Amino acid sequence: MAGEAGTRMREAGLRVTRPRVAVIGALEAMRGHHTADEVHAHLARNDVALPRTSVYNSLTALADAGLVMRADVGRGAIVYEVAETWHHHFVCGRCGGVSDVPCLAGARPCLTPGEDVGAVDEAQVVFRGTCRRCLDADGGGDTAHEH
Amino acid sequence: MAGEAGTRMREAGLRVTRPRVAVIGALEAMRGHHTADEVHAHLARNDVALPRTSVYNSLTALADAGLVMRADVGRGAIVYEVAETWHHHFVCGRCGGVSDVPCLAGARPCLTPGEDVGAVDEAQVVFRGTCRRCLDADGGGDTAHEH
DNA sequence: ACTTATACTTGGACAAAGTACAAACAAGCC
DNA sequence: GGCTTGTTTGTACTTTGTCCAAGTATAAGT
Ligand SMILES: [Mn+2]
Ligand SMILES: [Mn+2]
Ligand SMILES: [Zn+2]
Ligand SMILES: [Zn+2]
Repeated sequence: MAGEAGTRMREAGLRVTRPRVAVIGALEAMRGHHTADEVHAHLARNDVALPRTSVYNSLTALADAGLVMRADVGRGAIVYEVAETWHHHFVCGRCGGVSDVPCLAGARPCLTPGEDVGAVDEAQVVFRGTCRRCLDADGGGDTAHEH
Repeated sequence: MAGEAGTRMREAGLRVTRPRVAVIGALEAMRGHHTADEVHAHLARNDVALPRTSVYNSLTALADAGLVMRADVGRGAIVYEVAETWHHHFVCGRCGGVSDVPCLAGARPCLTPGEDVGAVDEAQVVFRGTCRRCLDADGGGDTAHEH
């Protein structure tokens, strides 16, 4: 189980290094969407001392190789997660929560532009609005909640 | 023509202020997709001295009011443009160029998530890949071009 | 196992992008 | 004109991410 990620790295042409194994392990342990610095903090909490730069390097390499999913949801920082299936995201403008939205098609890219713009690798959809919890909170109270 | 933008601001419940008029004027003059700092630089070049903060404030207000379009294409900074019709974007991973992609539907939101996530205001699609010019350049040379 | 090429890491400095805040200002309304 | 309140403005600051050069360790070759 520990070597399973290593195998996928090697298959992707990546060297299996301590930072990369630690980073992908952290993402698996945390579940959900996390920024580079959140991953860094999680590792620090668990006594894995990695330079901030190395976390950024690892996340970039892993995302480029397709081992983790990178999503820019416009929340400021890019969020990463372990890649199971290709999907999209919904961002709540009230509380900032990010939730998954199943992809309409199964393959990537799941949409194609009408015009010819070149070669399309992927199409990421970001839905924006107010999440169910914030809508419900509006009925009762007015306070924003934490996810 | 100068007061036209002012009217739309008032209609949107915004006060018509010098920074906002200058910023929307700059976006109209520049055409295309531009970052907050690019707008700031353009104004400075045209002897309109605005604090950087004010450009950020104005762009945020104008975008929230729907007078300009805000697009996070993951290029680092958010880009703004004068809003004519709702559309999506294609980003070239080679040269960083951003081009418009006509929206599939006409209205906003143009897509709906399968699941119930709450109230969806908009759905922005970001296509990523290699633009036609970079593809063509690949055949002849190897160098990246400017847009 | 020993050697080697080079991908990767590491630390530190740096740059870009955006936010916080409080005092001064001015747009809109009477 | 005078008032109220949304905005501006200057400054400082944070957050997010990149660059670089020297050291390290992975994987391949022998
Ligand atoms: Mn996700
Ligand atoms: Mn556009
Ligand atoms: Zn919410
Ligand atoms: Zn291009």
